[in-house]
Amino acid sequence: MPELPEVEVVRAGLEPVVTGAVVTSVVVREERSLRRHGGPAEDFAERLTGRTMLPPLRRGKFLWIPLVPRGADEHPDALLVHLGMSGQVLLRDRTVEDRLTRIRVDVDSPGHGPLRLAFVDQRMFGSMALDRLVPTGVVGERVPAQVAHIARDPLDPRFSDAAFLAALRARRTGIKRALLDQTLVSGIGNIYADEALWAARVHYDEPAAALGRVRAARVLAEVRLVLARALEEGGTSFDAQYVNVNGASGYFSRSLRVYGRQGEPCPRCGRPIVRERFMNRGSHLCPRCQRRPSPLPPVPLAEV
DNA sequence: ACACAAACCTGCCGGC
DNA sequence: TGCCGGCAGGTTTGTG
Repeated sequence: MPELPEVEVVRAGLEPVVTGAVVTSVVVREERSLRRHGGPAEDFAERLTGRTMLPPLRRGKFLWIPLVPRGADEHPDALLVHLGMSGQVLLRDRTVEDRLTRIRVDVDSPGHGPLRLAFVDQRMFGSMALDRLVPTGVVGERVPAQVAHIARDPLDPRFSDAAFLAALRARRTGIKRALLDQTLVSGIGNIYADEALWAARVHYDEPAAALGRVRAARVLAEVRLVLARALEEGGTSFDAQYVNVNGASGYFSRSLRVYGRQGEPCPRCGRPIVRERFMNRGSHLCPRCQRRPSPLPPVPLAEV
């Protein structure tokens, strides 16, 4: 369940259950699901067993559970999770078993007793890892080392609109590329990029720097709006692949305006939505509301 | 800086 | 029925 709202649904679902929970046993059934872990499965299991979990945190599509350090001088670390395209974190009774469970982390939860945190991942693009926490520059704030290069997301209170808009103006690339660049702004994936651009009436290939302040701000506002609305609806689920920690689907697919709706009328003007190939994936847009930008004029020779 | 392709994977769907 | 190409919400890495 990949984009920000879906990952946040998982984080929020884990919080009341795993906070204060103690890891009693770890079973790695698929070593490839530890791609992000810097070491063998035995290392992962040994270092995680016996640890106590702190409230889960998230940045963009990365989720992590900080762990209480074993000793005062030990480097703080966290159980890092990225869901990739098809990953799930499910809270289950320990008796439940299925073949797509790649990693099992059994915990004793202070409020919920013995439980299993199951990392389920059909395609194995996601992974877990133990990662050390590094300072961000904000006093008292740390993130996993693998998250250090990821920008804050638009729902982060410390996200700077002004800095993001300035960075957009400096970008010599199209707006959708910029929105999907997790080092510029995180949490946005293919669905919500298409939805926000439709809402802002901006074509995906419009040069980011040429948007102008008003339209750029509009894009950011629509991004924030669609992420927040999707979160309220429990995220976007097209099938049983994208679910919360209890295995339940979100309802935002009903609210999608363009994603996956090629051929259907634009909710605003009635023209059929089209799907185009862009960045090796589908881009959905209304060809009337989102006009393709005219090519940039050639740079005069005198300026070269 | 930026664009692009490939790599990492499984499963489903439509067409033949 | 079976096979095959195309499709899927992500990130990283290497090349140009």
